[in-house]
Amino acid sequence: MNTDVERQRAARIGRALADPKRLCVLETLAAGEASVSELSACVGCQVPNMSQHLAVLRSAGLVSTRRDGSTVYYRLADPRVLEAYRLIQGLAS
Amino acid sequence: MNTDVERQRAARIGRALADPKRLCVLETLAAGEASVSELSACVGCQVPNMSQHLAVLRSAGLVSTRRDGSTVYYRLADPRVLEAYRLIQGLAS
DNA sequence: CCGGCACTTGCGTTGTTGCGCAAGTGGTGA
DNA sequence: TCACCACTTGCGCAACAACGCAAGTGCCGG
Repeated sequence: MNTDVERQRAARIGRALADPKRLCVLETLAAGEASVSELSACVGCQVPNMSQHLAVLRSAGLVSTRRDGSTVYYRLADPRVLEAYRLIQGLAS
Repeated sequence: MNTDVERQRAARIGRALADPKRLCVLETLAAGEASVSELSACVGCQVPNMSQHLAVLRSAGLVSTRRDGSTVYYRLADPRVLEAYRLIQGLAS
């Protein structure tokens, strides 16, 4: 059996996976790192909104960042993130 | 690339995994089927509340039900549900 | 029938989330 | 230093979700 705190952390990951736009971000990042503006264009939302979604993914530990000059590049933090997403995709179909 | 509808369905699964109480339910069901009142006792909430959580899990396709007399038994709908949960657990720690 | 048990559904409240928009921060090149 | 670009943060609002409580449904034993 698990502790409540662990479940809460796992739930935060679940919440990060609970939005189509964020899933689209993960798909995009599966092909390699991308900047915030690239991601916002790909997903089809405004940059501030994308920044918020990325903050959710980051706080869940699913993505990490690299700064080059003034642009910030996001990438998947762990290969298992993609693995989990594919599993959920499989369950969805 | 995926369609928007597929992502939406995957997101609903993510949403179902986004609550500690529901994760607790999945853990409990990993050991075998259980009734609503058993689950509500195990999680520590009222029966109507548990019924709602179970409705979320059911609408996401993660659990299925069997009726025996007046009691309803819930079970995991697919072994991959547990697999996905364990993967997320691993990411959380 | 009828009372009772197991569960579901409806409703109102309260907290959370997604979004657009405006403002702030920080790096870069003129 | 100054304008500019990429990004983040704050704020207000509308939509949604979790919960407790009351009422409804469905299945039994008597």
